[in-house]
Amino acid sequence: MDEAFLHDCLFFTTNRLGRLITKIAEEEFASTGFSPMYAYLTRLVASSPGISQKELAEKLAIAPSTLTRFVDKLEMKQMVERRVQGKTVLVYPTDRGADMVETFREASNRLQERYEAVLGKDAADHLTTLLEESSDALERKH
Amino acid sequence: MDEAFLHDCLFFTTNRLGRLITKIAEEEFASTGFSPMYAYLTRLVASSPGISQKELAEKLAIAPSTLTRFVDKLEMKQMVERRVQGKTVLVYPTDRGADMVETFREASNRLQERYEAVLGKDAADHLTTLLEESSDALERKH
DNA sequence: ATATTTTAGTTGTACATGCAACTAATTGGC
DNA sequence: GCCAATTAGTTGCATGTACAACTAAAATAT
Repeated sequence: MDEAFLHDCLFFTTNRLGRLITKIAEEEFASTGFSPMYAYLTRLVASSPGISQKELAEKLAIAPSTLTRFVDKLEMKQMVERRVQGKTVLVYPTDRGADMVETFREASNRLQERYEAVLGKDAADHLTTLLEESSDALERKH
Repeated sequence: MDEAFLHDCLFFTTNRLGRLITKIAEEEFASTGFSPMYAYLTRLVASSPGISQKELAEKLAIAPSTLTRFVDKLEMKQMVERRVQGKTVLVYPTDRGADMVETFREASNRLQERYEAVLGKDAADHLTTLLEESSDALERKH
């Protein structure tokens, strides 16, 4: 059958891997009680207390509306706090949020070990670098 | 700020590129009236009339439930037809579906040209191959 | 100083996607 | 031949994600 068009398409192959690795990531983060993106958001906030939502959305490469809802949820679970400052919203970690950072780091490490065990460390690094560079290029040259 | 953990994480970098390229793909397919995944599903059905939903889900690397809903929508728009055969469902292209295949192929080509213009043809090919191989490896060694 | 434009954030809505639980059909063991 | 186990598909629900339209604040132009 003619299905080469799928395997040759960057849209398809990227999202296929995205679905696979998201599943693995969710497994490794399950014990933390948070999804990987929430964990990463918490880590960003903890490492830059008072960071604005705009910056967070940029760093996480998600739409502002998506970020609003993520922060809503983390605030409800008392992981972060909002402080409105004019038209911007500054986000701070709570004690609970700060306490979780180490747990999240451990889950990240387990995730990394897990895919490196399958792909090999060098191949995984190489792929990650290429993905990062490609995203940067596509964002720049829109 | 300490944000290396994002750029070093295959989960994050893959999904970031996924979001970017999905947006571009949706732009290029917009004129067809269908999202890229629906177009690809139609192409698979047209190139294998009578293919089962199970096979379609496998080839598209999506969950069976997701495929059910995609086929629902394509059937409503009279792009494909279901024929139940025992416990399996065979999917056939309608005339309209078959007629759209060329339009979808053109959109795929525009998409490919567009990201190759930014990334370079060789780099895009290389990345696509790596993504494909990595997905295969992760699926096998789960 | 006021009016216009830009910027940050939120909310409503839509869609892709998956999991768990379910139904129905087939297969395999005895 | 019947019962158990497997398989294919569907449905209900939850979640991540985006866009468009909106509000409110800040910056800019006149």
